[in-house]
Amino acid sequence: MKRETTPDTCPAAPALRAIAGRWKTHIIYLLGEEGPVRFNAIQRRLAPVSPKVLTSRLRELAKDDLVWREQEETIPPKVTYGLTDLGREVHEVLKSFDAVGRKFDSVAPEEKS
Amino acid sequence: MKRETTPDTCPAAPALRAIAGRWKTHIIYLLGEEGPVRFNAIQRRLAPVSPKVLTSRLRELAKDDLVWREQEETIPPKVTYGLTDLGREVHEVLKSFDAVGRKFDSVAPEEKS
DNA sequence: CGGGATCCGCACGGATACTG
DNA sequence: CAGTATCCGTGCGGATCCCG
Repeated sequence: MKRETTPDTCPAAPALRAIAGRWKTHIIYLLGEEGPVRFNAIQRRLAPVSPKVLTSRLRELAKDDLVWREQEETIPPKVTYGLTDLGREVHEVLKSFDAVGRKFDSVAPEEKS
Repeated sequence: MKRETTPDTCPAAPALRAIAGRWKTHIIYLLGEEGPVRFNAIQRRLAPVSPKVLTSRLRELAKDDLVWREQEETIPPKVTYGLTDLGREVHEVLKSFDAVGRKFDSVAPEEKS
């Protein structure tokens, strides 16, 4: 098995890897700000994410115990996702990124030739 | 050009993308904890990162104004990297991830059959 | 010493179509 | 409604060698 052998320089690395990627932070934010949300609602809010990718990310977040999944086997089915306690913690920390985050919008402006 | 059209659900997304990847957070941590460091020192501390990758990440961080680069055109050359003010801010926020970060070490335990 | 050049593998992400 | 299945493009990260 490909051990990552990542240096211990940054203790936050595992947590950051767990929320890395194009959609995960948006998912956490959405669930954190608006409480439990159903699959289709998430997909619409995070458009243009594809169902495959969204499912994949939600499963990963669930595996890392950041979100929970509640399924009603009705017809039509109804699946709801929400933040766990750990997920809520992450959401809080994420919010502390907002202030510094805004400063990035003005940086790295396309170098056009 | 492939516009990202990412939803505005998570304001922290740009900042997080700027520090995403396997090495960037480690770089920020290293520079933040130990002040300006020379290239070779960084590479040794973050082993087994390759020089190409390290250079690439450092350049990206510099472009995003998280680190600065100081080059002395001596022989042998001497290049030193350090955190900018913005980089230091990010380092601080990163540290707030440590507490919650530790909880991830115990999660996602190998599914062994 | 601090890179650049080149080649490569893989995981993430995307598009489209189909299903219980 | 909430996914799966399939195919594919791209970019990150890695390995190795070479250069000013």
